[in-house]
Amino acid sequence: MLEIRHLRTLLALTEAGTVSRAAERVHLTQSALSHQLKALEAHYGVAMVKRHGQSVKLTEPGQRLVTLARTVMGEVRTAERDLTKLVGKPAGTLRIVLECHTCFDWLMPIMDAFRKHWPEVELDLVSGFHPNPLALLADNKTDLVIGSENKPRRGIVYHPLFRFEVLAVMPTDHRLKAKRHLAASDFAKETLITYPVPEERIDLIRRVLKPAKIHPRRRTTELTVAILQLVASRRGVAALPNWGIKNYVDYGYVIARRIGKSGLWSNLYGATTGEVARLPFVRDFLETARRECFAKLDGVVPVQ
Amino acid sequence: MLEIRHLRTLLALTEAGTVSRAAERVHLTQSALSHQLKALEAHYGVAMVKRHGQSVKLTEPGQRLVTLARTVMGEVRTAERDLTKLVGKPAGTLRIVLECHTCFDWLMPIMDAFRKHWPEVELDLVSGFHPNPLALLADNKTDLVIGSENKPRRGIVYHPLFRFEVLAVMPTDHRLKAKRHLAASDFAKETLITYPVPEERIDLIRRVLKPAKIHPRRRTTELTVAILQLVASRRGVAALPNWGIKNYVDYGYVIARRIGKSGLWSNLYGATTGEVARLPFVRDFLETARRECFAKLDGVVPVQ
DNA sequence: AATATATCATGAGCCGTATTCATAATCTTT
DNA sequence: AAAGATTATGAATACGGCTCATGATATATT
Repeated sequence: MLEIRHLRTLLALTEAGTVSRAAERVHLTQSALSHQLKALEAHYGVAMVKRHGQSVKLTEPGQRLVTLARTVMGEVRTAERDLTKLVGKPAGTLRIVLECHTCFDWLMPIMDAFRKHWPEVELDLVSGFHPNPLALLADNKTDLVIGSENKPRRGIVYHPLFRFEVLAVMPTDHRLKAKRHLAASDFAKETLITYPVPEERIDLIRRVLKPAKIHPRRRTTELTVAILQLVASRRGVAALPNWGIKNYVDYGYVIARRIGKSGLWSNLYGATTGEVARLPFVRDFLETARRECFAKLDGVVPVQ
Repeated sequence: MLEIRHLRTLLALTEAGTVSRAAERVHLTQSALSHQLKALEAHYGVAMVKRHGQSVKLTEPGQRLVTLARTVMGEVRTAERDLTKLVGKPAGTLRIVLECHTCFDWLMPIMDAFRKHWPEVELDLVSGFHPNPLALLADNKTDLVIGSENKPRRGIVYHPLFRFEVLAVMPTDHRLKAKRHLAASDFAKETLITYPVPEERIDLIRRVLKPAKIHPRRRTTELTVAILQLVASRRGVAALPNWGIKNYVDYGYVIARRIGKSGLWSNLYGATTGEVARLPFVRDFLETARRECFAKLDGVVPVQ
């Protein structure tokens, strides 16, 4: 018999593209989803998915159920919102810690949208630096940590947000402009312009330069626009998310190049405790964030 | 976590008015529903029902979930209809046996409505008489039996449709017109006008007259209008459902009186095998029937 | 009032079933 | 060809929903 859990699975499946990744999203095993799908198909007597080489595509009946899932989940979400309003609970709080500095750029509009739906929830953005943000969750010092870490820890659940590429940003007339993609060595003689955060928090350094034992000079500044301005005026190069710089590139203000042959990619997760993950407004926040980011940010893909 | 089964339960609850009767509808025990409700209330932190004396009323949050349930179940129904169309199964058949003769009157419009939704389903109304209609289900001679029996039998599930009152219909100038309600003895000297069916199939005889050892003369005819015409022209009295005669009474063509102090009531059920009950179009047919009857027929109440 | 007859609530235990685990099968990539 | 990644499947496990039995409470009946 059809249950909401099946709808959730199908939704995750369209978004993730494979059963395994869909399974992560709904916090189940790949096997569980496989069984669920089989049960669904047995019940309706149709194939819901058709494996298309590596990935899985939904059949027409599957699509139909996804449509159902979307409307149903939407209805459920608003109903649950109404419920918590009816309960008149003393208005929750949602304290957010950002590990990823650029995230400010997309988070602000999300927070505005969220505030309209949940005016009674107090939003609190903690932007100071913490050596170990995930520890704050367990200590109940914060409710949600947004970052790229997803190492399993007991009591913590990760909610995949999206995946994006980090590009090297250079002035339009840079000596490396001809290269299709940059290697670690290319950064050796450059000045790297970054946010004022520790090295381990900068993907380019942690995952590319440090392994290659390359330590370029660094210069820091707070705002993304300031970084771009410094780059444009040839004070150095930077590494920024594709969606954050698209406008500047399109406008010809700077140029962007891939880092490494297959690019430097980063996954974003929202991390919460299991308890917090159950709160309707938290689920709604995460859902809103995912939806809006996929809709508004260019070059954003599902978490892999 | 909210699942469709909870929504089904809440819907049944509003319609049935008590937990026990709601339980019958969803084919579970009263205890199961009680636990479900408790789980729901624990999850959302609100009471969903408030006991109001004998019966149970839904609280505002409960109402909100019922609204959700209605839309969701509606969406699910149409999605499942679309699915079976997509599957392109060789079009099912729905063979219906009517135990209750008057049911023709409300069944026709239902069948028309149903045909529009499920043009590929072949409808077949078997109106001949069968000594034991429920046996036809097990023999796969029919798919749905509509009648007032609901004695538990293995392999057969009953789907409550509605409850109505059987009234005594008399000419406007009948000698008993002054009585508020009639007793069994009042029928002793009357001619009873009925459909041409065995005595056991006539509620008035089986449940009122036979126990009182009263055997009035009988005269039979096929059509409801013919019965009413005979009554109006003083050839006898009849016992017919309240909703079937309302227009004739309002028009002053005949008069109607209650039978016994608290009236003679009849429950209608659709009976199917468990297997058939799972077919989407069968579920849709029963759901349509219930909905339409409650909307269109006067004096119809939920099954008790 | 007292009894009978409904109803719902609740805890214990069972049973069903969804999930996981382990492994085979299949397809892609290097 | 081998490695890697993905899905399918059967068996075992574990969780949770359901039933059963019973008590509590309210409403009708005498």
